[in-house]
Amino acid sequence: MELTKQEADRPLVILTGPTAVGKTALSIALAKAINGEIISADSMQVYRHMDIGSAKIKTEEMAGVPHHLIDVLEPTEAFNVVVFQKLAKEAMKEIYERGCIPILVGGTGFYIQAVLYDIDFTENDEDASLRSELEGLARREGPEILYEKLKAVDPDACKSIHAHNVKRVIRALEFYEKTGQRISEHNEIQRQNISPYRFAYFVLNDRREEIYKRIDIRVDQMMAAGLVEEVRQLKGMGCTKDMVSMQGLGYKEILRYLEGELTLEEAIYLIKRDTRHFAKRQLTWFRREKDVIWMEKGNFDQCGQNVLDQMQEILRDKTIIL
RNA sequence: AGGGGCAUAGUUCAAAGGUAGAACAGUGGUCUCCAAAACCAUCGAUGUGGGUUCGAUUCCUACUGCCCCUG
Repeated sequence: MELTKQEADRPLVILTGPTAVGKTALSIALAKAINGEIISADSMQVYRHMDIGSAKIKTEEMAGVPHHLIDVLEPTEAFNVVVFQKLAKEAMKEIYERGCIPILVGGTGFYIQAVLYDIDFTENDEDASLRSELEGLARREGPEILYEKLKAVDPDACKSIHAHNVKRVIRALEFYEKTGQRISEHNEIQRQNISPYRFAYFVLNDRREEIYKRIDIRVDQMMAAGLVEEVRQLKGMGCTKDMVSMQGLGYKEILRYLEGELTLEEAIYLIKRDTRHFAKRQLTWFRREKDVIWMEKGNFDQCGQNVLDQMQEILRDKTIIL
């Protein structure tokens, strides 16, 4: 999808950070300050009926700020970067037409990357039969066999993909099968992408210890707010563990509890643990991403400077706002 | 207070008179269509003081701490 000259260099603000760091609250203040509209970059908040476990913002908390990509899919529907990218770009188009600034808010770094650098995912397979076929093969004969296949067609890809990482080995094979091109080459080209936007990529961060504490508290709050009941209803609607939506933190564990695989106590332990792991992975991702602006929460408390003021100053410097 | 038991990594558990293993946690990383996913790597321990021994963390002993029983 080519951008016209006019579309290029449009303003884009990104606000991300590890889970439970406090993105949502800040995003509202930011949106109000700069006349922005929020696009959720979150793989779980897109789903309806998944409010508690996804820590979805409540309508009253939105305080009138328009939000996009929240509650747009049923939990039985699949969601992935490609869909996200498409929906996000549509939302951005509308926002620009209204003369507003889109603010991408959410913790899924991959999704942010897809939009920010307008990564090309063309190749468009609706058909996942090859994928499931390869999955079956890996299950029956082990992951090494796929890796050997990949070595034959795209040895460069093998250098960066570990043989045990079945998902990515399969994707590389699938890409080659469907396009005749090596994914290692395709990725190399995509990696050169320069963002078509005039952007500011804020990563809100805090002391690790502090983040972990907030995660624990938040999970306890989710339990108190009725997460078990929420998942029970989803289960009643026909949601099963193989669905993308049910792989969400809090959902997969509670589902296992409802299936009798775990005690509630074990499920809660796992949610907290997995959420910590997730926060850590998010941070790893952002560290590697270039052009990010780290906003350390602790620093602001000390010098008394407001995070929001600091962000606006940066946005002015970048002429994203006047 | 008396009797008994146990002290090994942050936690749960192994092992051994001669380089103390694992799981989980923790930490670092990979990632370009399942990404709240998948995967990789890595740090880290024998409670303290004596004794026996070529050599002890292992055997003996005192201390400290914890647990159980009796009162």
